[in-house]
Amino acid sequence: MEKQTATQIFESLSSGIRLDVYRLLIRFGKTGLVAGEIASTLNVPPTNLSFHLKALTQAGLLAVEQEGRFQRYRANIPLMLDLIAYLTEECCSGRPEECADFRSASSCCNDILPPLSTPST
Amino acid sequence: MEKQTATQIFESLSSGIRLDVYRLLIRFGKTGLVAGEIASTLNVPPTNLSFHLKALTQAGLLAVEQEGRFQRYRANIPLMLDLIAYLTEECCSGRPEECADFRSASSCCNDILPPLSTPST
DNA sequence: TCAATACTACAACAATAATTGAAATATTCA
DNA sequence: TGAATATTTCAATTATTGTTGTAGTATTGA
Repeated sequence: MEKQTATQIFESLSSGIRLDVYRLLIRFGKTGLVAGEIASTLNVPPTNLSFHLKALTQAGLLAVEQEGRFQRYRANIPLMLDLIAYLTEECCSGRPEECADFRSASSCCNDILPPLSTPST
Repeated sequence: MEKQTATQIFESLSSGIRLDVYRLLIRFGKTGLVAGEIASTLNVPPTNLSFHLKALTQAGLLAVEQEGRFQRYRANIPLMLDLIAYLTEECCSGRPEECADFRSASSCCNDILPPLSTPST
């Protein structure tokens, strides 16, 4: 993972609104939610929500799919696992006995979403 | 974990400099590094580094310990695991078959640092 | 086609964060 | 004690983000 990708992800989750959106969408897994549902659930004006959804999507944390006149958003959970792997690269380097299973944070929910470029229907 | 704690952690890691600092300190595990070593390794002016170290420490990502006239910093890795758990609370709720082992991102490196309040000597 | 709906893009302003240099504090060692 | 070192605090400047309203695009269904 590129450093810029990582900082963009962290930046995305550093806003209370965006963190709420991401956590909400994690709860809705494969189903996801359309923008209007997110806005009313979290009580954020649509204009403002759109701004935050764009940031999350550009960071890769959300996948968006058009559904008639709705935009359906879903959380990209595998990206979070990549991020964790990036953070812990060379964790405790040279002292493996100190650093056993951090990286076993493996592939959960990889089946929730297909790769980001081709969201499920 | 409180939402504000989580956003503070993400905010901390949304700066390239701070991300470099945290990753560097993860690599140095239990040993940690003193501020001057971090500054020269990453080529950041001490004044600026101090600003970023303070942010990381306030977020709980770093523990600091005075060592004569040096300040030794160490990464708080367990906090990252708490953060991951917070993110994935209720992940895919109601559909456990979709969400198996994300939370098995368990307790690596818990022995690197004692709880943040009492840094190792 | 026309009105209604869902959402986004743009522009302006307000709020917040990053960087720097100068000065302050605290520790070491001669 | 006094000079040197390590780091932080403060204040000023610059840069970046967040929020809101208005206007725009795209889809639906009468």
